[in-house]
Amino acid sequence: MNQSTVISIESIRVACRYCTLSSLCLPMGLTPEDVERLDDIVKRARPLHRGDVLFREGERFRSLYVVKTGSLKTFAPSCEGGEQVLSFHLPGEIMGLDAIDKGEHACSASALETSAICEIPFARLEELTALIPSLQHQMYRLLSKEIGQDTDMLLLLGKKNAEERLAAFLLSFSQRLHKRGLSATDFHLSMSRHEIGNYLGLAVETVSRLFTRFQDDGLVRVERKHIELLDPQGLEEIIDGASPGRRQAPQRQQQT
Amino acid sequence: MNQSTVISIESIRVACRYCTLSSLCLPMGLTPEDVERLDDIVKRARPLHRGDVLFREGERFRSLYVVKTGSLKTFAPSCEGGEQVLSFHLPGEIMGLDAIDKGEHACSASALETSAICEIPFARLEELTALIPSLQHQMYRLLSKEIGQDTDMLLLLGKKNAEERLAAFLLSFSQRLHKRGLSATDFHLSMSRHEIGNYLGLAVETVSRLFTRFQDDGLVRVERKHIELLDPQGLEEIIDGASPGRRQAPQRQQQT
DNA sequence: CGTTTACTTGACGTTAATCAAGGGGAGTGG
DNA sequence: CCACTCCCCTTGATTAACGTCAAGTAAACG
Repeated sequence: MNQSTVISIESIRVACRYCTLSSLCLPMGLTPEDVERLDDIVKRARPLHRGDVLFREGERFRSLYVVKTGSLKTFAPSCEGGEQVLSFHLPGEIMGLDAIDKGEHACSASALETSAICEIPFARLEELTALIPSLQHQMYRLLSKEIGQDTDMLLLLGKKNAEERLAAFLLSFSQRLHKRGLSATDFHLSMSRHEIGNYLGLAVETVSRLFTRFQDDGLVRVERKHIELLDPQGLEEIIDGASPGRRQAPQRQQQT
Repeated sequence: MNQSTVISIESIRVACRYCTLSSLCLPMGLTPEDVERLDDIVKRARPLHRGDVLFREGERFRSLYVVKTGSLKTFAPSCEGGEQVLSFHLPGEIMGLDAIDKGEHACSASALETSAICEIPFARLEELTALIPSLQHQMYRLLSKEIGQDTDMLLLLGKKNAEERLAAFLLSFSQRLHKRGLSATDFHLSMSRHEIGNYLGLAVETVSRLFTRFQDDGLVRVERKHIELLDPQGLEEIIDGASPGRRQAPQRQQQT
C-alpha cells in the first residue's frame, strides 16, 4: 500500500478519464471535446483503505462513483442487524445508481482493499447529458445494464443451488477481471468467504466446503484468497444445470 | 371480459396520459404542454388476453410499455428449459427498461389476465428527454427505482425464509394496489400459485402450505385467488425476522 | 510471541424440495 | 344444463440440501 496509493494529480486525472470512458463512453459517439467536458466534471479521487466507507445508506445523494483501482462492496441492512452484500465493484465499475430515485443512498459502500475512486457530481452530469444526446443514451444504457445485472442475480438466487452459485460467481468474477485486461484464470479475491457467502445467500461453511470440493474435482486451485481456474469449461457446465457426476435429471420446477 | 376490453379511442388516450403521468411524471415539474408532447408520442394500447405475449426475450427493443389495466409477468429462461419469473406488473407500472442496454429484450412479458398496454417508442422518448430536463430527470429516477426494487428482491431471496418471502410478497402487492387507489386489504391475485412460487424461489407446494398456515394463524383469509389481509401488522412482523410463536433468537448470519 | 480473526472440517438438525395422491373449479362438449 | 375433463391447488410422507453448532488450524496483527 505504498506506490499504489501515492499517485500524482496527473495520473489520477488520466485514470479518471479512463474510468469515465470505460463506464460511460465505451461504445459511443462522443467527440474528443465532449469527453473533455465530461472529464472536467470528474473530481479527483480520494484513496480509501480497507473498511473505509465511501457512502452510507441514508446519506444525501450527490455523486456517482467509479472505481479506479482496488475493489468495494455495497451492502444494505437486512432484518435484525444483518447485512446483505449487494455487489462487488471492480475497477471501471460504477456505484450509486440506485440512489438517484430517492435522492439518498439506498445502500452503503465500503472498500475491500486500498482503492481509488472517481467522483462524478450527478447534478453536473445531468446537465451535461441534456446537452450531449449520445451521453444521455450512455446513461440510459448504464442504468439499464445495472437492471440486467440485478436480474441475473435474481435468477441465481431464485433457481440455482449452492454449487451453481459459487461456480457462477467465480466465472463472473473472472470475466470481469478479464474485461479490465487482467488474467481470467489467475486472480485474487479481495473479499472474505463470509462476504462471498453473504452475497450468494449461503453460509460461510458452505462456501468453504464448495471451494474444497471444486479443488478436489480439479476445477480450481484455491490457496486462501488466491484463485486459479483450472477448468472454466467445467464450471460453466456446473452453472447450466447438472453437476458433474451427480444429479442429471431435468428439474421439473415452474411454469403455468 | 366485455366492457373492460371494449374501450373507446378517447378513453385509451386519457388512460395513456394517466399511465404516463403516474410512471414518468409523478413528482415533477413538467408544464402542461410538456405533458402534452409526451402524451403525443404514446401509442394507443393494444389489448392482450391471458397468456398473450407482449414481447419476447431476444426481440429487438423499440418501446417501453406501461400497463393501463390488468397485469403481466416478465420472465427469463433459466437453465434446462425452466423459467424465472422476474416481476409482476400492475397498472401504472413500466416494462422494458432492462432492454435499453443491449437494444434487445432481456426477458419476455406475457399477460396474466386481459390487459391494456400503452406503448412508448423509446427513440422518441429519448429525443423528448433531451429537450425537457425535468423529464430526463424522471427517466433517471425511474431507472434508478427499478434498480432499487431489484435490490429489495435480492435481499428477499438472499436472506429470507419461505414464510418471510410470502409475507413480503403479499404486503408489497397490497401496497402497490393501494397506491393505485384499490383496496389494500381485499384483492385478487391474477397469478397462479406456481408463478408466485417461481417468483419467490419456492416450490408450489410450499406456497400452498404457507397460505394455509397464514390463514390458520388468522393473518389472511384465502379463497382461491381472492385474498383478504386480516392482520397486515402481523405480516409485517413476520417479514422483519421472528415469526409469531416460533424462532425468535437473533440470527447470526453474515458480516465481516 | 500472544491474540485475534479467517478459514476449514465434521456432526447434526431443520427447512423446504420432491414424490405421491386426492379434491375442486372452470371451461368444454354433449 | 349437466357431465366430463383438465388443471390448479392442497395435503401428506419422505428426503436432500444446506444451515447451524462445535471444534480445531492457520494466517494476520499488534
